[in-house]
Amino acid sequence: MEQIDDIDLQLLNILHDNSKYTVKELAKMVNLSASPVFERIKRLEKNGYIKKYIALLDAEKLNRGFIVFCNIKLKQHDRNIGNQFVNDIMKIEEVVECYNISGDYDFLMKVSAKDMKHYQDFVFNKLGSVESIGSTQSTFVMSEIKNTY
Amino acid sequence: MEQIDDIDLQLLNILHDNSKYTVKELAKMVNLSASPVFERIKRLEKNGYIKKYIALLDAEKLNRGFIVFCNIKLKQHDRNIGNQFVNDIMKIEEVVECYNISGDYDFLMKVSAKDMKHYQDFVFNKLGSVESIGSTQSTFVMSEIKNTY
DNA sequence: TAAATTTGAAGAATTTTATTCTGATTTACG
DNA sequence: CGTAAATCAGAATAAAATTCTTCAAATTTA
Repeated sequence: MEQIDDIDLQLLNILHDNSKYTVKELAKMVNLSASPVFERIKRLEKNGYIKKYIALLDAEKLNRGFIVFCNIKLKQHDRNIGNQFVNDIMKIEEVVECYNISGDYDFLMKVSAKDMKHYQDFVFNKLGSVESIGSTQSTFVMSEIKNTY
Repeated sequence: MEQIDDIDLQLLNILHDNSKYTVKELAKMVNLSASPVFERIKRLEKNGYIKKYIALLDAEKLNRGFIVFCNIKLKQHDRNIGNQFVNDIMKIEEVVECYNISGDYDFLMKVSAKDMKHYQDFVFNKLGSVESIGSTQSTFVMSEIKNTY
């Protein structure tokens, strides 16, 4: 696998924070001309250092500003139950992240809702119909302190 | 505040997943010509529905594929201790997210390290020098199931 | 109901940017 | 040193973004 140098790292850090700079602007930032910067970015994309480019949306404006971390225990720990859980969770739009974790619980999900009422509805109607779930425990986010994506 | 319609929502959903489509491509997807699509996107940016555009990087390739959720209890619950904690945490690069939460702990942090050794070093040397922290509890991510950003 | 106004779209024109290409320079290495 | 492979700068080209003008539909107003 190709190795990356300091300029590549600079470009990655810049693009990670703002992917809308033009190559000319980026070139000035790293003291190069446009063509090598363009080629470096293409190489970083090709080699998988850059996975994709996305727009970050305002959760509050889209009625999704109420964040809850929801811990899940499965009913049983066999592969079928696990696969079934993953399958079901993938379809639920309120679940924005999900991790298989160590500790007392099996999964940790980040859930994004409009408000407490919406979250309650999510727990009853969406999670409530996921058969593989044994128990849940909710931790509510009071404020976001840091998020570097 | 301006209201958004169905086409705006379509554009937001598309750009949230991939911000590199050209306006011509987007126009085809939503059955409009380029100029109204261009104007809609500018309006969505101006009105804050789109906060920014970023590149998603491969954590594994950048030696940051080891994810841990770290729960924090503060020593005391006064404003000074809280502000001090927030200040310190903002400077630590391994802390990629941090939330003020309900429940037994005060904060939940998502930490990104190279491996367990790096995480151990982070806990001892970085968290270890944050005076405001009373106690911590680590939950290790075994695998990422879903992440919609 | 009819006229006036506003809104939003299409398509052409223009500007800017991305992308390719060429030649020169540097670097790695025997 | 000398050669080959990388890497760069700068010009040329292609493609995209952005602006502008015109038109049609919807909405408001009289």
